[in-house]
Amino acid sequence: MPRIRHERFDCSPGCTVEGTLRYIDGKWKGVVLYHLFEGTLRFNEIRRRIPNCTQRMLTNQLRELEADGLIARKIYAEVPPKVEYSLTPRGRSLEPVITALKIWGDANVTLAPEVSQAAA
Amino acid sequence: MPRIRHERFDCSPGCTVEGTLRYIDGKWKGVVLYHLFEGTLRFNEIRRRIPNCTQRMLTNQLRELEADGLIARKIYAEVPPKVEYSLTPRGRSLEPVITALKIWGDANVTLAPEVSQAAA
DNA sequence: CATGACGGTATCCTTTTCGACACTATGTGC
DNA sequence: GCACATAGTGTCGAAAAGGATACCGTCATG
Repeated sequence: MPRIRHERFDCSPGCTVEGTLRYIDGKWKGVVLYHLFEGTLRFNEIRRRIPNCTQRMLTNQLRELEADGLIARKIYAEVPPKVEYSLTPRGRSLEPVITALKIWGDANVTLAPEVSQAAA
Repeated sequence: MPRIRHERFDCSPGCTVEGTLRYIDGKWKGVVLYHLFEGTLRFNEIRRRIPNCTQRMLTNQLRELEADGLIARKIYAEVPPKVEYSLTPRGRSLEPVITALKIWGDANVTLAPEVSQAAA
C-alpha cells in the first residue's frame, strides 16, 4: 500500500508548502492531474497520454491521488471493465498550484532530449 | 553526489510541471527556500529553523539548490567558518510557486500531530 | 480455440532517499 | 589540555520509490 505520508508536519512555518508537495509529488502525479484538468478520463486513456509510466505505477499514483481525495474513481459494472477518473473539487482546487508550477517550468525548465547524449 | 535528476522530460505536455517539481522536491527544499525568502541566512541559522533536518541532509539540500542555481553560497574566510546562503534571482522567481503551494497547503493540509494516533 | 482489450495485481529487483553517527579543521575560552 | 562552536564530510544501513515482468478474469472477435 502506498502509505499516506502526510501524517505530521511539525517542522516549522512553511511546512504547509511541504505538505502540498507531498500531495503532488510522486513522479507522475503532476502529469496525471494535469491531464485530468482537461476532463474525465478512463484508465487507458491516461496510460496512453503518459507512455513512460508503467501500468503499475499509474495504478499506484491514481490510488494515492484517490486516497488523498484529489480524484474520484467511478467504476462501471460493464463487461469490458470501465473505470473513469475525474478530479474532485479538492483536486480541482489544485489548479492554480499546477498552473504556477507550469508557468515557472515553461520559463525555467529545459526540456532537452539531446542533453542525455553527453555521456556517449 | 546528489545527482541532477532533471535530465529529460519527454513524457508529455505538462511535464514542465514535473520539471519544476524536481527542483523544489526533496523533503526540505521547500522549507529551505521558504526561509530564505525572508533573507540571507547562515548555515546554522537555517538548521535551527528546521530542527528535524539533519546536518547532512541540510548540506545536501543546499548543495542541490546551489547546483540548480536557486541559491547562492558565500563563504567568508573567517576562522569560525561563516557561510551565508541567499536566493539567486532564479530562486527568487520561485516565490509565486512557493506561495501557491503555501496557499493551498494552508487551506488543505492538516498539520495534525494527533491524527497519527488513529491506529492506537 | 487463441487472441486481444480492459483494468488491474503480485512478485521481484534496483535505485534513490533518508537518517544516525562519527569524524574533520581551526580558533577561542577555561 | 579540554570542550565548544562553525560548517561541513564520510560511511553505513534501512526504507521507500520506482521499474520490469508476469499474471488474473471476462467478454467479444476471428
